[in-house]
Amino acid sequence: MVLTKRSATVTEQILEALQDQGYRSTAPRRALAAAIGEQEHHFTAEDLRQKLPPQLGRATVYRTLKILVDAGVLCRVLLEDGDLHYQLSHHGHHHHLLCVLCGSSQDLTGCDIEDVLTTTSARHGFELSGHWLEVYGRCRKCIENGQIAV
Amino acid sequence: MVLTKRSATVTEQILEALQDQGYRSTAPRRALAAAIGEQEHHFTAEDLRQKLPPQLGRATVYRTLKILVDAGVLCRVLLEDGDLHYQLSHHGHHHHLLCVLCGSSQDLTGCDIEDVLTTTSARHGFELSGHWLEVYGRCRKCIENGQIAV
DNA sequence: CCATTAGTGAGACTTACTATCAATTATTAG
DNA sequence: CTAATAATTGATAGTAAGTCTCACTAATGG
Repeated sequence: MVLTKRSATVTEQILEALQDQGYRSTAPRRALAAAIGEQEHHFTAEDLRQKLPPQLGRATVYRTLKILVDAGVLCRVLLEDGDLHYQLSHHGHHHHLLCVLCGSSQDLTGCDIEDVLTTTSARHGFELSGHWLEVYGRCRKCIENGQIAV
Repeated sequence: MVLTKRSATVTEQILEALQDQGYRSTAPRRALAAAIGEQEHHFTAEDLRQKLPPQLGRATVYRTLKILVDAGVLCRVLLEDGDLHYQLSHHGHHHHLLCVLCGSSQDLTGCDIEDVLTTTSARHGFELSGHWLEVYGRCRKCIENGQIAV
């Protein structure tokens, strides 16, 4: 399931996705959806908790994140240092260009990676069923600002 | 640094790599090298600990693994479920074809992924500095044995 | 074989997440 | 509307995988 334009804000879209999956609308989930809507880039579960009332339990945050990933609303992002973050998923299967300077991420589109992989795998007698790809580098804005690598 | 054929066994090659980097030859490291040599597939730090005398400290295992990864003797493998494993590294930069049935892994060679990525990233105004790719599927042997997905 | 310095290991700590379960709350049938 | 029901919650404990500290030990070089 992918976010649609039926609802105006990200928050509303998330809540709608939950309803579509048969989940109840609860105060914690509304708070979570709002907090996710406020995130500019990818975020961790703990990033969200900091924006939420402290009595909202840790388990609820993790449970809801899992639901949203399964629903395709969020996707997981593996940072270069091995940290696992979350971010909104705008497409079905896709990859990320992660800027190592500003931390922003863009979706990698127009990429025929899958074809290349399928062909190459086949040469190894391997039948491909999935893959995980993250790409790291410097985004246009950081290049223009003349940021140099750390 | 990549394993060479100078030494006969994997264990010897690991010890040699450590020496080349100026590390001392110690009993714990020899035990670790032997344990790694016994591994058939990719393994975790805890897999190794089970093969080692219990008084060999946890910290030593993790420290040594880190050294070996930095030295290029081992590489890290991300399993489909998010688990991080280690395995011997036979080439410089490369990727893995991981069989989701038997757990074996092959190196993906003859792959022009880097070129495709560089080109596609450039179209997004993105300057590529690195990437992480893991490929999951069924290996030749499992296909021939008629194993079906779990 | 002695001094130097790298390396070790016990254990406390951290981080990120999962499990448990009684209490609570949203939904639905009537 | 209300009660029954079933999903959801959150406090807390537990787990997994690793890091940190630091007094102690051992490898190496001269």
